Amino acid sequence: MSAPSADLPTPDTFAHALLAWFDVHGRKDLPWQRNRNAYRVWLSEVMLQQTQVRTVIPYFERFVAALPTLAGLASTEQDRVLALWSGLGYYSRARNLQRAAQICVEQHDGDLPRDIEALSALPGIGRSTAAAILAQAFGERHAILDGNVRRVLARWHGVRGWPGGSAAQRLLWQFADTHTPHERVADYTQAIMDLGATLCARSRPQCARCPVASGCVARREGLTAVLPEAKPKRVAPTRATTLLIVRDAQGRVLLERRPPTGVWARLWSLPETDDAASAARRLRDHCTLRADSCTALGSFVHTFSHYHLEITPLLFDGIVKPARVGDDPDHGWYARAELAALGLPAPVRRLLESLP
DNA sequence: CAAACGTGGGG
DNA sequence: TCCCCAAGTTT
Repeated sequence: MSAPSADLPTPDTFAHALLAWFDVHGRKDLPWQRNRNAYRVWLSEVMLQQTQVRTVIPYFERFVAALPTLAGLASTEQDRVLALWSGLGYYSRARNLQRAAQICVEQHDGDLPRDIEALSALPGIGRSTAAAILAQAFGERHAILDGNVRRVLARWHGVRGWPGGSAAQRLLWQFADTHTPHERVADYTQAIMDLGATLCARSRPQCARCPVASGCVARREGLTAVLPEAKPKRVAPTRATTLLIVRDAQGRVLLERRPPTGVWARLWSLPETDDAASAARRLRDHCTLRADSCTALGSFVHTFSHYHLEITPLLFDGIVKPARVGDDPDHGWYARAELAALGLPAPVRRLLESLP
């Protein structure tokens, strides 16, 4: 005999409708949904930060194949982690991921903490990622608020203003929590993201197929094209830089580890310079740059999210290494075949692979 | 709170 | 070609 309905918690019709839709149309066979464990869920959530599912899938598969456990991630070389992340972008995610793994080994018995506070204290795990991990891996009830959920809730509740603003954020987190059911939290969390990724897309939402269209404020008021409101735009400056391609007689290229802060931090890259003279000084233990062996390759513009970088590659060929080569861990000569194992920025990898 | 942090895809 | 921005976090 079930309890009287008056004693049951009020079912949230939003969650109920969404879960019914999820059972038919939701995504249930993504790589991190198979063999589900906290490590795989964590890795996927971090890779998916500001990155689309389609992009993440091959990186996720490669990463878990190489480093299938948290302990393995904690104990491997940072260069290996960066190499596995190479091309995915936002490389602080990779460095934070490994730091967090090491903290788990040292302070949490080798596992991710189940506590939301301890979890979100780990580097690279913020409020939403911590909630997603606990919901997906353990079925714990925590609200998430990523780009998909933000769009769905901004429309459904008719939240005006840019959803990234603090007032809208506070409201959206509150709505997100209110809708999160006490049962089937993992499925619900996946469901609302799937809705945002498919039907409630940024452009041309398919409201006719939406399971929660009847209660949607944006739908009712014709605001689906307006909400969520756009982020205030700012001008993206253009900067210029020169990258040196220094090759020895065997065609190996001199690479340099980038500084620990700034763009492409700690990745291997071509020596970057403002003027050739200072570059020659910086590299003098590894090679001698001769102006008469220099060829200017075609400049190109690499677009970052917040600025444009005009890159001018300068090719120095036939460089003979000096007899004395120090054990500089931040410089090295690499053959083409060795590039795959390096953490290289995407445009640098492209440039090196296109070299004659 | 604003800026920094990558890359690729879609309109 | 250009603009927007995607399963955000850190400083």
